[in-house]
Amino acid sequence: MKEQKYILTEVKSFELKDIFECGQCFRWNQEEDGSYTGVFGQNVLNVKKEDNQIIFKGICQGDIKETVEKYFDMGRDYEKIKQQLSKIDSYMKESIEYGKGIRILNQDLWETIISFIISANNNIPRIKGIIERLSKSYGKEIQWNGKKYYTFPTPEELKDVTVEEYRKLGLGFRDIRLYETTKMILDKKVDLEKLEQNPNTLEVREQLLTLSGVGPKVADCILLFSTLKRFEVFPIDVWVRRVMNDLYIKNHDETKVSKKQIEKIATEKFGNLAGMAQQYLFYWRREA
DNA sequence: ACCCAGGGTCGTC
DNA sequence: GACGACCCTGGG
Repeated sequence: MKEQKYILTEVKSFELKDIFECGQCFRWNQEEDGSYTGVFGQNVLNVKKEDNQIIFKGICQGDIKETVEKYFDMGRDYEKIKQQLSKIDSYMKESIEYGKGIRILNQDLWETIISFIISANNNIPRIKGIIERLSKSYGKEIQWNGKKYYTFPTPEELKDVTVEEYRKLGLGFRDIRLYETTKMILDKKVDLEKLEQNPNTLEVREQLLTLSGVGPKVADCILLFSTLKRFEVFPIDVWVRRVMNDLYIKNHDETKVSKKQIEKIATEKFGNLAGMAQQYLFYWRREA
């Protein structure tokens, strides 16, 4: 396929580091010139920011403009979201100033499910390594600029992979979870197309929770970071627990506070933007 | 060498 | 609901 190019000018709320390193995705890597290259769907894209221009180029299955607008969530007014959240308190204001360029990507539902199953009790370098090996082993090769890239494997491409093979890729105890979840999705025990159509967040969440390896935290990440795009959920992990404890609960023994209590505070304070608030707080606490 | 933590989930009590 | 176990890797 041929290389395509697309340029956006004067975009607000768009910082490469904030987008790709806020923890929502695992397949974007920084290049020596500061740009980022990543694989999503059947596309390989490089994104570079120069002055007030954002330059996208790479191999795209369809039209690059449409692909970029959709994936980078260009239809949403992040300035407005930030304005609303900033009004809540000084903590939100500060965390938003830190992560002002965050956008929530429209990532493929299946890929997001598998990626966040892998993320359980794991660290980011290892998660990225596992996903790369998984893609290299079972995905399709795409060549660009003399380099080889690999698409994330489809459910069909993982159909005959054994638990042992997963273990060899370094998945650890998540091997069975991946195996079972892939099977459930192939058998339509959980129908991803129907999930995409269902407007009822609680119903979708319940469906996701039936998948092996998907608990409350992973389910909320899938709801927030995939094309499902539910901003009202509030994924609670160790970092968010920490930051909520420090800022809003002021409890020194972080393990004692229940999830319910944190959820209650999040809903009361952030409402239907809880997911965005979570991202700013998470990123701020982890990086700063 | 040893311990601990990492974007948790699952089975058991 | 609370607890421990779980694969593996890097850092102290």
